[in-house]
Amino acid sequence: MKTAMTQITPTAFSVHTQAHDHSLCLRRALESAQRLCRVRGVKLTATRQKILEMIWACHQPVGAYHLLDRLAQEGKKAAPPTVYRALDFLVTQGLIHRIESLNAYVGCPHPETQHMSLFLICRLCHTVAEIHDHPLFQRLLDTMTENGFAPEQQVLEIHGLCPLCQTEGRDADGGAR
Amino acid sequence: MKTAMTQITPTAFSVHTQAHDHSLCLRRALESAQRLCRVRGVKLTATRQKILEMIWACHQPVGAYHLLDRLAQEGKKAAPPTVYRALDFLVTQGLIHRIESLNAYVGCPHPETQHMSLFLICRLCHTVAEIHDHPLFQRLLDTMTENGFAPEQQVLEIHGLCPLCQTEGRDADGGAR
DNA sequence: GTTTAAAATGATATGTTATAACATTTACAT
DNA sequence: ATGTAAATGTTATAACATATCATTTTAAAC
Repeated sequence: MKTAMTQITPTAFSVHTQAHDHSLCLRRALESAQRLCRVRGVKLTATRQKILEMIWACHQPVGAYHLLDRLAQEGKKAAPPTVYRALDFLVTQGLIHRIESLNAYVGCPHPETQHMSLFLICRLCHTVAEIHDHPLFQRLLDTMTENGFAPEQQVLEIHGLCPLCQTEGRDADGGAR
Repeated sequence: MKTAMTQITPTAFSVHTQAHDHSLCLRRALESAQRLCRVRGVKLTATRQKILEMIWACHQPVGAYHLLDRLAQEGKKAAPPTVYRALDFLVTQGLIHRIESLNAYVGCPHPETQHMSLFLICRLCHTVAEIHDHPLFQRLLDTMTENGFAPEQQVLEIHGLCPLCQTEGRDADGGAR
């Protein structure tokens, strides 16, 4: 059913279609983050790791002030700059992505290398899948370079209904998954 | 140089590559807007038209509070809701587009019909070109539907350097064009 | 031409997202 | 132990957006 060369990671479409062991997502993300930061000589401090964990609590994008509230609930009160600094660090290291059309952040399932991503965002359950269709991306880049534009950053975000929400006869947010 | 089936409008790549008579863009936009609103039975009121004109003053995206300031400068002081209402109207009628990654708005060069758009945004001169590569869009939609996702809204925004800014040896904003 | 209902606008307040600026603490190489 | 860079804390404010209710305008019905 899927395009031959499209690369699908366990956390891409599967988050929309299958029950999955999310504790595995979280563990993998934390281990990757720790390893990558060690290799790169940057510090995954307590605050940064805490915020990474909170973002990986689900596949829904999380806003900065939501993170602030959650920190406050746990007694770790902080000011906005604290959260934004951690978010900047995590984005810079490729550990999370910012979803521009939601002003919110999601975990990146493969932070080892920089990459172009297309995000599929469900209007109902808010789950985000990150996909990498390299031939499609190449086609996009070709279109731009053929016309003299030098791309640097891509914002590719599609809002719609995921497979599950299409069939569940819902008309409002069905909550977290 | 360009892909055979890519549709290029006078205000697409040309705003990045050629000097163009921008007063023509503005005139066309206003005439289209007036005609479309008449046909659709909606009102292009003075405020709405004024804001449409301010957005069409250039090919750079304009923020809501920038519009507010400009209104104030002309003595037409207004509160934020006034501007946001006009922007909502113009977006709904397809007369302008919102650039999600900039929280700003640009004029739509062909508001007659709804359409998917890819925006090319120059990091230096801030000029935005709107392009419509239908085969590419179809490929994108196919990828999603093949995987069970039902797209409803697309945010396709590429940041980079336009042809002119690539060759002008600049390292900061070169200003409006 | 007055009435009336809907649409548009005005006005006030507030909610939400993000950063500037400067002080303090921590990590760690020397 | 000390100097330096990185990280964090703190305060204030900038930038973007909407809820709510009052008032005015528009245009159709009578």
